[in-house]
Amino acid sequence: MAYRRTPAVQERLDATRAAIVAAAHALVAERGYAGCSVALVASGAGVATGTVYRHFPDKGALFAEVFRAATQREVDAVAASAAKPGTVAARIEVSVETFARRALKAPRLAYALIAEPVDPQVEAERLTYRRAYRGIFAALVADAVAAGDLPAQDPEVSAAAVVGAMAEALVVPLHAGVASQRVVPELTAFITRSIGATP
Amino acid sequence: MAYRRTPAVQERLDATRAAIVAAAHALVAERGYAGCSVALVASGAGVATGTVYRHFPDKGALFAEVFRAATQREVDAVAASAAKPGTVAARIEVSVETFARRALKAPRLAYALIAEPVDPQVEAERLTYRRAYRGIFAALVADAVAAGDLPAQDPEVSAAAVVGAMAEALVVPLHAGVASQRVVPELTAFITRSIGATP
DNA sequence: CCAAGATATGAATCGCGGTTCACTTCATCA
DNA sequence: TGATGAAGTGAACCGCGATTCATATCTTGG
Repeated sequence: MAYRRTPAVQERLDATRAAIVAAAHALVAERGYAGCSVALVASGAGVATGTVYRHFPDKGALFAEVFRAATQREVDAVAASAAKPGTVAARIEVSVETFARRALKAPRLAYALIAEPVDPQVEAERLTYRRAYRGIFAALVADAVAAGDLPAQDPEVSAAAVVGAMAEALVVPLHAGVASQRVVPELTAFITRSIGATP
Repeated sequence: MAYRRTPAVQERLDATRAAIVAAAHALVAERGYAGCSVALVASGAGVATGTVYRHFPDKGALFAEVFRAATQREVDAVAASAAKPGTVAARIEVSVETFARRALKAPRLAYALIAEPVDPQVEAERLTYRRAYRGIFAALVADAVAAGDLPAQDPEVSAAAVVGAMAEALVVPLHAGVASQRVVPELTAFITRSIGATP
């Protein structure tokens, strides 16, 4: 036995893997999923095509990881907003604002995460992502309904509808590349009314 | 000049074209866009693969037409509901019900029209489709706001959010194949509240 | 019925990007 | 330093399904 993986090597390995993920993320954020070939990712990371396959079994697995990471960041930001103190209406409002503002700040990425056609492996990641958002809003609504602050409603359906409303209201601006901040207050008002909250 | 296209031939040509479109529609409704190859469509229509290309320049054009037709039927149904007499709240309610009920009755088709990954040419059709829905709801909201029946709001943003809410609230049931009619009243209540209508 | 031209056929082709793998380079350790 | 084996390389390969096109079949008008 004349070789064992050394900490220094492991570190380089980890760095390469991270570089690949970072390159893939940058590409998605810049030109969307459609503009991402494995060869391009590799070149962006400064490695050969084959090297990508020493770190990921296939393209889907790579992009699933990219989506997962990008998504987690978004979900965490919204969850943090939802966890702030205040009335349900205020918390919903600030959560919607967080979601919308972040999306409008990185429109190409947001479009890729929300609406761009992707392959099934990545689509599965997207469903997880939407479920996470639904979960945040469903919990908020359920608590408020239980406390009598909101009228009776199915929190799951309301939460899904909230997520859909946010996504759809932003898709056109995102796709058009128009960063119309103007939709944000309209959207928060819409959603506040939709769950029966009084601001 | 020893040949001219005769009415009988034109009729047969039209019939073949219609058979191709019908076969493509049936396939989409049965297994979604992903399960549709040109060869399969041709076989379903009882013609050879090449014949498809005598009627359509490429696959995208064929499916764009299929989407357009399927979509138009849906939009017309919703528009008819929106045009019924009654209060805005009642008309919105019946429109949402129409949309949801029809979607749940043909879930695979609805999923394909609403959310399934499709190629760009067809995606463009989908945007048109969503714009048509937005238009229906935007007109309804705009009229009601002008008449003082709804609070001030941007009809375009509200309409987009309504469409998004409908789509998202139905995607999970559609994808799961679960025809849960239960979401319909929840959804109509949500949307009624969202635009500020009092039922 | 024949010539001219349109239409139908489906096997062969083609393009594309994901994936592989024979080979090179590098790291480890006795 | 050399033997051992891991990591890296990138050109070649491959699978898949859209598209083509040489050929066969059908229609028409004379």
